[in-house]
Amino acid sequence: MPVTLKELAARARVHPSTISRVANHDPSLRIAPATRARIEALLRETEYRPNGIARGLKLRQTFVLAVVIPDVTNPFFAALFRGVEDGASPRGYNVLLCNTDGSPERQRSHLQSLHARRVDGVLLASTFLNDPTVRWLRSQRMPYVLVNRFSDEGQDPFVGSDDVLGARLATQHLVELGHRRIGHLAGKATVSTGVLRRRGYAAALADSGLPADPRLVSESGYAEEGGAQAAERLLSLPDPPTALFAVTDMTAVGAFGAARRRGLRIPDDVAIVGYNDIPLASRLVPGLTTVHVPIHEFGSAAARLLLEQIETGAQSRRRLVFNPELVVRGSTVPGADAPAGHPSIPAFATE
Amino acid sequence: MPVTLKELAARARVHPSTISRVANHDPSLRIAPATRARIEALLRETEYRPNGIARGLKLRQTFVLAVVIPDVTNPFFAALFRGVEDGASPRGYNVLLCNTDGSPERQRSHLQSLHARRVDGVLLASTFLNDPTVRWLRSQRMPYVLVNRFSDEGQDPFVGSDDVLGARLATQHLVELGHRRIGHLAGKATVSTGVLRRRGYAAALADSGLPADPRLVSESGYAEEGGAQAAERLLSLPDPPTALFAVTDMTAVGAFGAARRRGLRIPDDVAIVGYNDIPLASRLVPGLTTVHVPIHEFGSAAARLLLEQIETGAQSRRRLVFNPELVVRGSTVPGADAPAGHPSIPAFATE
DNA sequence: TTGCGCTGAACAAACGATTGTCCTATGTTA
DNA sequence: TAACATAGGACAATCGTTTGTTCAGCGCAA
Repeated sequence: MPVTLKELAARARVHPSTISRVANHDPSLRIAPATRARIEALLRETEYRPNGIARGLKLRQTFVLAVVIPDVTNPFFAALFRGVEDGASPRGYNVLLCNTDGSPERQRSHLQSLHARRVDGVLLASTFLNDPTVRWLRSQRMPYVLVNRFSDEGQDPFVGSDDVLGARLATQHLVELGHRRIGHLAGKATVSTGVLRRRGYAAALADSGLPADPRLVSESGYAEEGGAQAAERLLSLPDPPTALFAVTDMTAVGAFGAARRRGLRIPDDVAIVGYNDIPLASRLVPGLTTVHVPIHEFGSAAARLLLEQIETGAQSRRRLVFNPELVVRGSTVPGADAPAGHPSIPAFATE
Repeated sequence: MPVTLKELAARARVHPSTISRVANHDPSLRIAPATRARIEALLRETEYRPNGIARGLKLRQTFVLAVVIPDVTNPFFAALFRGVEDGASPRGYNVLLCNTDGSPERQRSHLQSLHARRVDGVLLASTFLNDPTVRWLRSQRMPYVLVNRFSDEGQDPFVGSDDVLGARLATQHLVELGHRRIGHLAGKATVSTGVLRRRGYAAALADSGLPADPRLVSESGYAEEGGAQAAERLLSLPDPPTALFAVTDMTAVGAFGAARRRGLRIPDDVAIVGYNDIPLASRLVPGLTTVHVPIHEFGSAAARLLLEQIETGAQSRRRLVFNPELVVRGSTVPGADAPAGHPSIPAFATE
């Protein structure tokens, strides 16, 4: 058992509160130099660290944050988590990680558990539109920040990118390359990124006077498997698209596989654009043209926003929206991949 | 502020302890049915959840575990974490994630912080040989399990694979394919996996009567970048190896890049074998021949071992060593990737 | 009527730290 | 010499639960 204040007090023949004050460098403490020295020696000798639980109970602060995401094996969320930890760790916070696998029930039960644990705040990157869990979070007055996806327009502190703009850039790029039939592997209608990126896609088509053919939009979800299936549907159309804009890079990866299985060459037979610019994107062959967003910075900025709320005690509605940028690679423009110097790895096989 | 026992007690006109006993279904509680009903209704109405901090202080248990790894953006560790969470979450535990980036100092400071927080146990996958931090952990009598790497032979509870055997399988495979000059991208001499996999590599060579040429071994560390550099060194030798055994898949990925930059074909000019079988391995082109280990199960088994210690209160030295299995893919055997019925995709068709 | 055994709770002491207040010797000043 | 500071700590309440013990009242048997 680690040493407690009471034990130290007995050994130093002073009151526990005196030890506490010395350990915490309480400026209001008046103490004889000799006594202080004796106590400090004892603290060093025993490597005393206050019991975080007891401290948390008294101070009503645990110095623990939580990150709630769909799945950390998705590189996007792994990078996001690193951003959070890198932002929070230097300030003395530890971070709990909770995976929901996209299930609202698991999200809800995680959040309730976190609340009972009295974590100081939550970063939520697995939210849905009109998410009742987010409303619950608001009502509990527990500090939180939504990341990447939001729930109700403008109602919550948020860090993410301008999804409409990003999707627009991606689609415009394909239009400018001469594509006339551009498919969209769409996210879910229940998720902000799904809706907004689809909106950006549609807007870009409209801007260019291209028809909005609903058959060219297929819901893929956000994982590789769904991307492969959605791409398969579009590519097997009688009049298939010559280009695909995928709602995320992982979805695009699924599309890569589907295209290859059909014997289609990328980008010659079908061009593909993703979203997020995860590390994998630049290492596919051909490289994946995608919309770059600062994933790591999403995390660290969200942590800052959260800590700000925690430390001021004020609920916030601040939104931090980063401008996405198009990164052109070989999946849309032949030869666009930087040749040497960049350790790219060969592409994805079927399956 | 969430509701407390005392507040509920005032509302129900009973003593707080009575509420607590009803909430916890204390079997030794004798109570009038009417009173019980009144309290239960109140509990439901207010959605009372005991304050986890206060509970932790009293029960001396936090229901929090911690996972300490080098970097969660490495797919191996992300999968490992999922295993842990999937093992611990159903039993009511939450999991803290700490990244060390391979720094012993960060590892140390994380563990001290976790100790002060009184987490119930720690899973450590970033340890070194003769790691002082592990000795400290032992001395603190804090439950822990080492994963993937160990510190002192047989001294700690451990979950991992038989590294010598795995490396042997990999190297034997290359020998059987006819390779005579087999290089090794070695891990660090300060890490158990580095030492053991190198030992397995050397043993396989000796078994086959092949000379052990020290120039064919180059330290790569465990990341892609180091793998690329080490491969570069070996491949630029006057008499370069025709095959490489890399200490991890990420290292092998670096080797892929290096080979590709030199215009070498895989596996014709250089065959490559990795270790771990991360999801990425099967999706490279050509697929990466590698030593499969059950990563997710490492995590869930380690969580079980840890929970066992926590719940019995006994320190353990149980070791769970999985048998690794060789998975042959296209990076050593041409055509090994070809799915039945589908045309195989040329390795470096692009450009 | 006394005593006993229940029932149905209340009481109180932890768990370990933090922090506002109070107390007791010394000196200092008038 | 009496009043008063001041230094140097001690005291005690508090955070919200848990849990061993105690206790008042009531019914019932002797």
